[in-house]
Amino acid sequence: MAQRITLADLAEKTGLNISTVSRALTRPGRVSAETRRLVEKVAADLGYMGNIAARNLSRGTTETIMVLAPNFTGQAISPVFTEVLLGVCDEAESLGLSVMIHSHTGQPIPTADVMRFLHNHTVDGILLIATEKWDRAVAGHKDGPAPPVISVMHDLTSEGLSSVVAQEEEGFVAVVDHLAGLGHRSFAYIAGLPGVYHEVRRYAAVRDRLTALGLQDGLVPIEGGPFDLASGFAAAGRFLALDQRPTAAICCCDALAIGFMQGVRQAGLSVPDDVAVAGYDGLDYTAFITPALTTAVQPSAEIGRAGVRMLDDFLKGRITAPRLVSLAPRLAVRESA
Amino acid sequence: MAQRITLADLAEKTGLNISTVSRALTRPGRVSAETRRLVEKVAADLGYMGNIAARNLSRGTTETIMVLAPNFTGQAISPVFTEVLLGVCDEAESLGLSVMIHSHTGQPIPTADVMRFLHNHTVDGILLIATEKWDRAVAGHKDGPAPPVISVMHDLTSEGLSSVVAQEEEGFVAVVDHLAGLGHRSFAYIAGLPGVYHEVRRYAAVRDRLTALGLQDGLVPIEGGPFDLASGFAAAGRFLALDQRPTAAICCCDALAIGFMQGVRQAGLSVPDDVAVAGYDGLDYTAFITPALTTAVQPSAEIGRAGVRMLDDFLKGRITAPRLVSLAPRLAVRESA
DNA sequence: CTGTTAGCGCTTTCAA
DNA sequence: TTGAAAGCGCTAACAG
Repeated sequence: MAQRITLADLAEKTGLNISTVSRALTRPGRVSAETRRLVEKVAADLGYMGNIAARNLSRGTTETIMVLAPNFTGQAISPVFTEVLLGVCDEAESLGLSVMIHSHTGQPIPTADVMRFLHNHTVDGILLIATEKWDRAVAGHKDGPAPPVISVMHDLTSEGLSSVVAQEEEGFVAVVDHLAGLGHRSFAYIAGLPGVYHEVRRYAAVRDRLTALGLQDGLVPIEGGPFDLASGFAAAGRFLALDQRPTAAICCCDALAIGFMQGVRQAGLSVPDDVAVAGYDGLDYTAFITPALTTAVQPSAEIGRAGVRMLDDFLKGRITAPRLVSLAPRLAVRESA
Repeated sequence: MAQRITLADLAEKTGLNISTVSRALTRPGRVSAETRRLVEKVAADLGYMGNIAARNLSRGTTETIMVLAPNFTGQAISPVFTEVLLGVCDEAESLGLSVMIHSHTGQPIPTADVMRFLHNHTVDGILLIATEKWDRAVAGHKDGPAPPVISVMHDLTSEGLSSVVAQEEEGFVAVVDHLAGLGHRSFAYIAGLPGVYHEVRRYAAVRDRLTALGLQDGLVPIEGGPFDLASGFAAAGRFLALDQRPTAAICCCDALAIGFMQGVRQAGLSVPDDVAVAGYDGLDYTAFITPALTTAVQPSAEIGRAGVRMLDDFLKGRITAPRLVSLAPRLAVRESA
């Protein structure tokens, strides 16, 4: 699309200097009321729209942030990510920021790759979604101030990156307490991808809580896999093969839980009578399956919003030291447990 | 993030002219091998990364496309959108395009708002997702060539906009034929939002096919609502209140189908014995609910990819006349019907 | 193959 | 309050 009307055109048409026109449009308070009106009228008449690229170059800013997610491409996308994205777009719009979205195949994302988007002025700041690693040495802030990069759904404050996360531990504590309160004494734990941040922390939370309740002997970890339905389904097979099956199953995430339920029910077990099942995430459709899934609901959209707000605070220089924001999930007790 | 290394720095360091350095980096074939190596080495040493904003301004291009979706913010997001987005990001990356994402509250999106992103050089082209309207007069291509805007999931070729869509009619024909083949003679149609493109076309497809089969008298339209779970659940109430309930329910989309199933099963009906249920979309989790949903699976990611390819063709001038690409869904027969 | 020279369109001192 | 002028960093003719 050819762009024709420039500030120069407006300057010519109004007989004003180009810099005056620019001022009239960007800080109306710094020109006379008359000038402002004139410029605005002519701009409207000519359909002036400006050139963002030129403004970006001149100002050295882009008013754009990037959402950078690993593995976004080429595999089933997590609905959690979608919800976070929704919050991000929402908040960005209200702050006047544009959002660019980029996926990186493979986890972790090299820090240098992330920094490049900042250095080459593609965007002003970056939101890392569930990214496993950050190398502050590579990013060049061993001691200095952190770059405008925020980690979302993953606590990277140990590497100096501000983060906003869900209080996953509390979510799993609530799940364990609920199941224990129901009288369960043996618990399968359907694991996510081995070694991955969320898997490690969630398992630890379950184990620690069971230990605190003196129920640690009842814990039976079961291999799951990627955070998807198929892995949960496969885990059900392992569960069914157990000599002594636990009466409850705590799943690392909702997708695993749904796949798992499908698997055990297909084998003739009843949920929750033969095995109670609980998940974590709070995907909206978990309320509309049969049986409805008991799960800890994360405030995913709010996490996205908070991330954008924090990033904006960084960009505007309102904050400079890394900080951690963590939002509480809420247990939704439904039919499955 | 301050950027320090510029082409001027490289020019100084190498003793070459800045334009030679630029050339060495952007069209290595047009400089001597020696020069190229020298420049590359110095660039690497200094950690040169370029300035995208400057390049954009100079080239008059952004190498960025925008995904513009209505109602993306503030309501439950459609998993279909997510899948399309996945395809978009995938294809864009392989074409070297960045993708910006933007939501517009309210449908339809005014054509002028869309055009502004092009005129002000925010992006080079736009992918409209399921947008209801386009006004070629406002866009300024009553007769001339169309702007680099592609409509996805919504046929807007009548307004001169290239579009890529699913063959929804064929999907619903397959659903109807399948149910009829099962012996059903009475069909509830659970509607989407009244008047909306997808709702109108899908209902028409169902009605026409039933008519072709001489089964039109068995069609009972039931009010649904927005394309979400809750609306389907509510529709189940209306279905249950019917004097004579059809033996099959064709739902305008999967979300409605799942909510509907939940509703009728909660009332004690069995699916598919008391009522067979079929959806449309092919959301991945429909295979993992109980009973697994029979549905027409759209190639959503592929639709996103095709949209990006088409947009790229426009941008590169490979095509100029509007065209329509439509991809066939495939019926997934599962337990619910 | 390389250097010179204009810009791209806007912002922003610095004077007037 | 307005104008003049100098860039932002890169690209792209056009010469040489």
